[in-house]
Amino acid sequence: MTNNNFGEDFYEHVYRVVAEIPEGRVTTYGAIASYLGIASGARMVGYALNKSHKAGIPAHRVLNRLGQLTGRAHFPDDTMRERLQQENISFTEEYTVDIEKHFWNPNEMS
DNA sequence: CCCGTGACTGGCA
DNA sequence: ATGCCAGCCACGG
Repeated sequence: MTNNNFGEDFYEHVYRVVAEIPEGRVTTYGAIASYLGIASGARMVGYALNKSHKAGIPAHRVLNRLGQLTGRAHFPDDTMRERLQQENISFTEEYTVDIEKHFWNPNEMS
């Protein structure tokens, strides 16, 4: 166990939120952290996703606040970029998507 | 137990 | 506008 108030539940919550991101939409580490009540826990979200490789969630839809695919190194080859392009998400740079255009806020969860 | 590391971020130079 | 820096906090060595 850890000395925080979240423990393993925190990761579960992260996975649940990520699983709700609609196709063709993206969100950020910070947005998820904020939604879970930990404004400064963006890094923890990233850490959770790193450990989520077998959770079967669309982790490729989580980017940093600038829309950069900072987690691409954790996917095989260009899997992260390829999946996003397959969802018709537009890029402004080779590894940067139009975050403004596709941003999905966790609070909009249906 | 201390220290470095990181899928981050906001603020300041 | 661009870039650097200091907080951030769980984890592993």
